[in-house]
Amino acid sequence: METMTEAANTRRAPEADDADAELVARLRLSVMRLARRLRSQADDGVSASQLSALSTLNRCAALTLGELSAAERVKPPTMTRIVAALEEQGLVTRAVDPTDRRVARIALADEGRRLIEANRRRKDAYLAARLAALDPDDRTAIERAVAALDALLEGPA
Amino acid sequence: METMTEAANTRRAPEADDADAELVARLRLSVMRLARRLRSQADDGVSASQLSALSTLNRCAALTLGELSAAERVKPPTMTRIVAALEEQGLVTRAVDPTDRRVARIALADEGRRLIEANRRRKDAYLAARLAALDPDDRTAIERAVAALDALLEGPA
DNA sequence: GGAAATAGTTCGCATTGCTAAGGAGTTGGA
DNA sequence: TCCAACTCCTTAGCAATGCGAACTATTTCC
Repeated sequence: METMTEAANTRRAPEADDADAELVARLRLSVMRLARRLRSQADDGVSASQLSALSTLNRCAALTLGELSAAERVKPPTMTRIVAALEEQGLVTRAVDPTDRRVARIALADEGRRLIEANRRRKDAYLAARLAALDPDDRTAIERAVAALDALLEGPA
Repeated sequence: METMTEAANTRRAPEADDADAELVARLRLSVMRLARRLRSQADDGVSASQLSALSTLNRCAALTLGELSAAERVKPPTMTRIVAALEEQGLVTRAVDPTDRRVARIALADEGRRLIEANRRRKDAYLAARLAALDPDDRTAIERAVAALDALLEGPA
């Protein structure tokens, strides 16, 4: 990742800064709205945060609670609660790490894997359908943007 | 990262659905994380929702409370609270519409305009700098994606 | 053995969004 | 004219989500 940030930024023409600010404002608006919608779509008994954690576990196999909270960019107390809810529903399992009994290893339970599968057909259908309905260029842009957004968040707080 | 998903997708082959589901999952993760970060960056005394509303007012001139809540995709009670907070800080003004005294016309106050300006330099600097540091292609992708995300949310609930 | 560090947890708080119910103003028809 | 239905907004109460501070349990280091 280029760290010539300031240089590039200050060298920009004045209207480029405005464009940046404008883009940031619109990005915030869109992201916040989409996040709201995603959060409000908890139909299965799993909330958006819970589902997000499940997805991450699905991608990354077993993680410690700390790793999971880092991956989701959430503080440990928050992840503790999310995992507790998931465990209560039998969607994940917890195991004390034998080599270091402080750490909790979280893994996707079969039930959780099943729920993710089901979600791919039910809940996400709404967004997936809309995604599919988009201009292919827009869709590609979103695909790329997802990676770009991740890069955006890569750094410090 | 370049999978040939778009071709497969327009055809809606079986594995395209999986790709959609995967994209949706990653989109959700990224969006939720970014939203969290945005929300946590309330340094001025204005929260992310409040700032978002201000930005919208800045773009759209005076709006009724209902229009504003529709624009932000938020229910009226929520917008009532946001506007109340903004008004208390002197960032927006409310006026009863003379032709229909039920409606509240919300407008950006000078103070609010000033805050948005200040924000372009201070608070958004973090995101703007990161945006500027991105690969130009990624940056373009984000620009396009913002529009695409809006389209995504255009429709019904 | 005991101090310091690390991983999670518990607790209390703030924010944010919603639904349900109510108040004020407007409109359309008997 | 008058009142019932509608619209716009507000109030009140609830639930989800995230955080920091303080605590426990465990490990590490001297």
